[in-house]
Amino acid sequence: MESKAAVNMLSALGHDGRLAIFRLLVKAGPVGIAAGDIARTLDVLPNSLSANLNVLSHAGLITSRREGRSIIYSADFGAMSGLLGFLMEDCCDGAPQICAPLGAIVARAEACDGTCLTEKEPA
Amino acid sequence: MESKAAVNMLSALGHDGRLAIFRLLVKAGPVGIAAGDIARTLDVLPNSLSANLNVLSHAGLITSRREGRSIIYSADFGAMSGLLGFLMEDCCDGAPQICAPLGAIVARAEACDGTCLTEKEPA
DNA sequence: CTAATAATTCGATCATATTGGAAATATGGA
DNA sequence: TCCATATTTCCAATATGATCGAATTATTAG
Repeated sequence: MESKAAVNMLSALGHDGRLAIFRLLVKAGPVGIAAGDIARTLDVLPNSLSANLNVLSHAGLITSRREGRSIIYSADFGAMSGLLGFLMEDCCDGAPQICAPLGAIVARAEACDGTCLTEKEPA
Repeated sequence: MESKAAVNMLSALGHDGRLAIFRLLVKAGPVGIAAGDIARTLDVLPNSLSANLNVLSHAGLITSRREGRSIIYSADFGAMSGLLGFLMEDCCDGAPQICAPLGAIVARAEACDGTCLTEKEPA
């Protein structure tokens, strides 16, 4: 990931409303959410939402697809992954042992691979 | 981590110069770098640097300590860790298997514990 | 074709952030 | 004390971003 791309993503996420949108989409997963539903859930004006979705989209953090009259937005997990990787890149250069705590964070994500799949299903 | 704190960190990092500063400090580790050295390394005006260091500091991403005439800045790895955790929080809610790729990122951080120490320089 | 719904684009105003020069503060040495 | 170094603060000009109402495009149904 290039620095410029990372800056775009970070500044896109560095906004109250956009971070809320993104986290909602991350939570929703690849299924995504229609713009109108996002607007209702977060209680924001449709034009403001549209502007913010555009910023997130332009930063590469989300994707969209039309489905009937609605436009469905989804988080781009690959981009998110790239951003996290960029942020901890070179973290070990000076003192590798500092990175250990960061591993715990990753462990939570890895846990999703097994734990969440089996225990999450609400039938 | 509260959403407001995350927004502050992300918007602080969503800036060309500040991201460069932060990554330099992450690379440097807990030893830190003096403000003047950062300015020389990144070739920025001391007052601009000072303003940006203040933003990063206020966001909780870096800490500082005086050492003689210099002020040494260091990345706050705990805060960084908290931010990464916040970003992937609830990621599994909709589709746990999506989180798997994120695990690879963490794996790199964990690898630092052993690998980086022994074969750091790629020549 | 017309009406209704979904979402975006336009345009103006307002607020906030960035920049760089100059001055001020803090520390260490002669 | 006086000077040099290191960093920060102050200030004004400029640029960028956010917000909201109103108009516009796209899609589906009648």
